[in-house]
Amino acid sequence: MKFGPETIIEGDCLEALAGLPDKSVDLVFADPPYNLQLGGDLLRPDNSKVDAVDDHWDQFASFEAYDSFTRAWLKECRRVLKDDGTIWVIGSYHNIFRVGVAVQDLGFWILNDVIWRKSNPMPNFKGTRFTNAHETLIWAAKSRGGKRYTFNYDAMKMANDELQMRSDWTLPLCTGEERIKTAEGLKAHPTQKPEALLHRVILAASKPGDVVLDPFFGVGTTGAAAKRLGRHFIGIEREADYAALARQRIAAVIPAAPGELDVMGSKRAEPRIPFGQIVEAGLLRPGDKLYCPKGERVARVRADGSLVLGELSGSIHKVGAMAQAAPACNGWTYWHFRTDRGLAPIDELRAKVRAGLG
Amino acid sequence: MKFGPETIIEGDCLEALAGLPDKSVDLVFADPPYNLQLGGDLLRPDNSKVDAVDDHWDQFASFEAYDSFTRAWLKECRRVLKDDGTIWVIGSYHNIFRVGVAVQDLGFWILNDVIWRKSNPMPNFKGTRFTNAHETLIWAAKSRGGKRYTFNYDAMKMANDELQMRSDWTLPLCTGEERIKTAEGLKAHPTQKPEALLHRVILAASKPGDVVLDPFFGVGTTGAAAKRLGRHFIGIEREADYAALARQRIAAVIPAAPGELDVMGSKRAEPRIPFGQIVEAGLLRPGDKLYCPKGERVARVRADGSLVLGELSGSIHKVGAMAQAAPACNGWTYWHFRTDRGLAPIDELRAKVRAGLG
DNA sequence: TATTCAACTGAATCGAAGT
DNA sequence: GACTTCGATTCAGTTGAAT
Repeated sequence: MKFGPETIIEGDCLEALAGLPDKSVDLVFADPPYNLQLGGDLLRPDNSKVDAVDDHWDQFASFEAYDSFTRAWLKECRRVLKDDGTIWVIGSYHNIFRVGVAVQDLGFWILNDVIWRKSNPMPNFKGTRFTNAHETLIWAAKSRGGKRYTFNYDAMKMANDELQMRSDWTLPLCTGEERIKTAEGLKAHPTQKPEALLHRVILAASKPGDVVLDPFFGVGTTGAAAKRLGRHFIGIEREADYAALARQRIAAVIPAAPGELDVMGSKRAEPRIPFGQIVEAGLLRPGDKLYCPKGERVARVRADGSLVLGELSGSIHKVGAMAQAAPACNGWTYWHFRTDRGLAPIDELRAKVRAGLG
Repeated sequence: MKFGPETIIEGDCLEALAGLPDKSVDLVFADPPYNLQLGGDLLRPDNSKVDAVDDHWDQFASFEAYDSFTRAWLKECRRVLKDDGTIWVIGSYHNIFRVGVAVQDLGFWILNDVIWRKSNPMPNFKGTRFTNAHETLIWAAKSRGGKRYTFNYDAMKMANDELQMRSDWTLPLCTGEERIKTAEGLKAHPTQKPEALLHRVILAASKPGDVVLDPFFGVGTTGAAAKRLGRHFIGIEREADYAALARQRIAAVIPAAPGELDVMGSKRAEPRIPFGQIVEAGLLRPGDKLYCPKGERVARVRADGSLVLGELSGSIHKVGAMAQAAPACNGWTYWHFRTDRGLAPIDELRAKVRAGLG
């Protein structure tokens, strides 16, 4: 079976998953039923009625029934996930603990639990609990110590004002224009997620061209965000009404131009430059002095790109490590050369070579 | 067996719990082992070593072993909890899902999951995940639809600047002076919780004089916060060193004076004032007009404290509900009387009576 | 005295490619 | 699979000394 870049499968989640080949998707995002178990009607202080999630698809006979359904779809997701793929599942305290245990028991390796802090949650009208102001996402790799998963660390850091992205994300609910409406103008889906949430998930854990699978597609937020970000997607949805609205919605999405999809790349991915190449390029000469950050240790450059410091000699990394009696050292940031404006890390010289200025 | 207001039991958690009588504690706070499953040493970018949690008490052979331990102590906690008591358990993604499922399976009814957002978490040094910047607390009642549990809603609201307290709490780690040290000046416990966290938990979910049980007492943060807030406590701790430090620490705690323990009371707990009493007190007279919030509906007061609006008559609540065609109505906030400064809710008159000004 | 800076640290499932 | 090599990677808060 072959799937195009935009695939919506209308049908039962388990049956549709069974039709997907092993190790064929890069990222799974799942927003399963929460099994809410609500009581009677809830009225606001002004007597208006809260539009509760009472849909048939959220009804389960027992915790056992919910667990067995959860394990079934998670197991299939794990099968279709590539070895370097990851899965995200969102939930609330009603179901997320059961989901988390299933994730662990099936052999996934949890990477983070991420908190979606709602900036505008519904208050607790009765004053009986804390305002339920967040939902929880579980992010997991296919297995412990498996292949390296995709995590666009630097893109996330950039998106968070140059600070590491934390495990708590503050985002508003999906409201207003973004909320998909029926022909009658009513909200089409009771639990539509904000596209900003999916944007961050997809940006963090996939690359352009990757395949994103959403087994509970609803009105297609995952598809819309994936298309916008230049990813392919497969969405599975049982309710024909939701699927139709999703198709219509996604058709209107304009994907970002390829150039706009570039994100901050990891330094690990940049081409490797041996230190010797800095000497070959004439940016440093044999005999030149290199200094540690504070300047009290001095090493000399040799023609082959090795350093000498007293009795010690070896690569910039090894000599740096030995000089500090440390187990390891990044020589590029440890060693400095003398400039007009004081000491500067030799990493600046590497940047010149990479830029073709060497 | 009789326990004083400050009890520390040195010994195995399960054995000690077995010695406590049924339905004898009002609140349980539990900070169990997290079962971290860390890998090798972790070095910071400056090559210093992270002081990891590698204590023997955090080691479990398998998820099954952890689950069985978790269910055992949770079951005992449920037995010793009063019917109107609640339990709090704190954990991270390593264990909290397993704890949550055990809580649900044992018949507890989850009220909230609360996120402790750390303002100063340890970064992710390797750039491989999101900064793990939070922990999760589960708050649960003994059973669904059981006796009304203690929740000091108004005290929480007051503590949160007149806004409902949300399910995410931003608090710093336990550091500096607060961190308990050994005689050698080292940190005594690897995972000491901030007292501010316990302060909020105890203030939210117990009353002065209540008994708070902590089955994993450690260096006694729960005891210190409980004593400060005028609650009794029972702490269970296996490690003699921790217990000794806890005793010493708690001995130095000065409890708040009884008057300082008064918190914002619930309106529900205030003495009930029948509307007729407002008329009796002369704050309104028979025949006076009452208005709905926007003023377009007018009712008249009768001598017995009933209202008349056209064909309708009855209590302030019933007439208010019928006037709006609503199932219910709080007449105290719905009906307004005319004052120099415009319309004001009749709840202001009730406040006057309560204050003895009627 | 006010301000600056270096050093230290906290429940962490913490690398990847080549030989 | 074990081992080696290269080299990438940190934020908020506190403490205490130096300026």
